[in-house]
Amino acid sequence: MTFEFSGPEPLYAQLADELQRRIEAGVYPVGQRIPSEAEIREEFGVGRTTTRAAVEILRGKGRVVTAKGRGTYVIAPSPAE
Amino acid sequence: MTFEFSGPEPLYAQLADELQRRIEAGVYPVGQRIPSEAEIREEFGVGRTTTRAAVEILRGKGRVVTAKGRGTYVIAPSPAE
Amino acid sequence: MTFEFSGPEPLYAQLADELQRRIEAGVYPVGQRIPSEAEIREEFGVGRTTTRAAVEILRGKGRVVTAKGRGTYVIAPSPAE
Amino acid sequence: MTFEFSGPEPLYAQLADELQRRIEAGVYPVGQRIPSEAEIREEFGVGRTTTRAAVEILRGKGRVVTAKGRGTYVIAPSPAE
DNA sequence: GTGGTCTAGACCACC
DNA sequence: GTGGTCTAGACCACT
Repeated sequence: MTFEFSGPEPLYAQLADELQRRIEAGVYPVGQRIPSEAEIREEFGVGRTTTRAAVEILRGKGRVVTAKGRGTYVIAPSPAE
Repeated sequence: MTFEFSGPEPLYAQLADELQRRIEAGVYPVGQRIPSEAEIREEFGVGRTTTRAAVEILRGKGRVVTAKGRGTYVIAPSPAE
Repeated sequence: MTFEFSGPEPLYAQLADELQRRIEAGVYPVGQRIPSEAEIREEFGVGRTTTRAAVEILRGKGRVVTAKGRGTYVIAPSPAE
Repeated sequence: MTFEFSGPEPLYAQLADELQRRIEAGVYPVGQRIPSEAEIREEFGVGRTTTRAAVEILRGKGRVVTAKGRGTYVIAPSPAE
């Protein structure tokens, strides 16, 4: 993996950016699940709070929806507007 | 079928509500069997645990009784008094 | 799939033979899970009793071990003897 | 560690037995915290549900009390009398 | 970073 | 072929 944290931006924001980049790139395809919180934590070496804050940003942007007990899924940017 | 899961309420609770609605509406008549857990799973697209949790709620409310190997039956609100 | 039931041998015995063939052929590798009862039922179009009887034969032959809630796994023929 | 799961007893029951054995042996001393659920999962290689079911048994037996966000603690067999 | 809740799906006992 | 039990693992609330 080539991603590295850097600069003054908060970790959770950098992480959110990286996750969104992967969504745009199709690494996490629309309709599919993104890695679980535990997997994200392991891959990026971050804590749970950071992970959740990053995912929360994507949720706020409408890029993912989260289903308790099942996972967080990528959705289309703005289906009908 | 017009039912859809939505909102933050757990799936099993929404499913229990829907099943109860059908009992009140007579879709599942008193004295009759409600669909098997396998049929509920298929119709609503949920897992076994969710199905059982929903039926368990109706059991707790005294709206159904379940007989191992035979099925789950609708009973009257105040059975015998 | 090319498998077909035929002849006077009981279904569950034919099914056990086919499953064992697949184990020998490495279709179900040692240490891996064989298909679930539901998957076997669907693929071969048989009932649960037939499925369970077939798997029970493999268990008796020591070709698989079954772990409740997790699945049935292929084990080595006779590790130490 | 020498502990191994074996036999037909459910994993969670075997795990509860092992944990209780360690409490009796003083490995987990009275008044101290037992390993977190994550640590138990890692050591015994089981899932979250199995871990929680095992600890729940000890809770039911009154051998431990659990404090949300802090951990699970060993208490004396007859706490205060 | 802990325990809490919820979901999916495996095999089992019984009718 | 029904409901019963057990296991794994997801996200959540809180310390």
